Amino acid sequence: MKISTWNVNSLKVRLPHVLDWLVANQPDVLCLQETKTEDANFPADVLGEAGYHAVFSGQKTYNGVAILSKGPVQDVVAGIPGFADEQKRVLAATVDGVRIICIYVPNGQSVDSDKYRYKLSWLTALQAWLKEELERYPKLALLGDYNIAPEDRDVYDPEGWKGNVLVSEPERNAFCGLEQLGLRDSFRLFEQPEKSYSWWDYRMMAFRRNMGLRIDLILISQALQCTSCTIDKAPRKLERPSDHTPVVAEVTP
DNA sequence: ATGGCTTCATAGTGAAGA
Repeated sequence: MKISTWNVNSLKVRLPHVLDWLVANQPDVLCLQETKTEDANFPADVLGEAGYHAVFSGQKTYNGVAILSKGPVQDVVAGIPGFADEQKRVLAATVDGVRIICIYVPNGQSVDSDKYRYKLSWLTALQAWLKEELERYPKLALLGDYNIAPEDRDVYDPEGWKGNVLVSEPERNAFCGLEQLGLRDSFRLFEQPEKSYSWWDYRMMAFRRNMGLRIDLILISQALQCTSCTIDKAPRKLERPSDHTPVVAEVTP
């Protein structure tokens, strides 16, 4: 079972890239973040023509998550239960016996901002919910834009970024909390090229200079076997790309 | 250099992203 995640930074703008990528890669599941699309405008028809069911939880301008699946999806849940939040950042569904959870973790803006405090409380609520979710669904994959680079090797300039949002200690501790639930960063289960990243700033020719961060991740529960995880840089080279690339993992349900 | 691009909501700029 091929599962994948991609922060598309506007599904409306990136729909041609997404359709091409689905045709070329044929994932069983693709989780999307930053769709920036209200549910009424979600392009379910054209994705259906491409062979994918879609469930989605979106809003105007910001955020928005979706799960595309070749097979039927069950038990769809939007948001973190019990955590009141206007922002559409979480969508869960069961596909072929695997619990798929699509997340768009808050960016946090800067470590002294209200948005950073929101990010940390959001992560606390996520972890508490996942603990229960793992009991209900031992085979679970948590895919999305984590807005956390787990380690210094996931950062092109660790010294320059030290203490910054996306790499700060409280954020990394929150990430470790997810690992303590038994979730594993699938990318690090395998030998990988050095300086592997999933996001590059649009400015400063950051992609060409490989000034990136690895913040788009697929975490896998221990009951789920994982045989590969790769970052696909190809869509980042296209005209008008998303600033994020897809990440793909192969799991056996 | 707190910018540099890109998107969205707007109708000239501003917010937000990471």
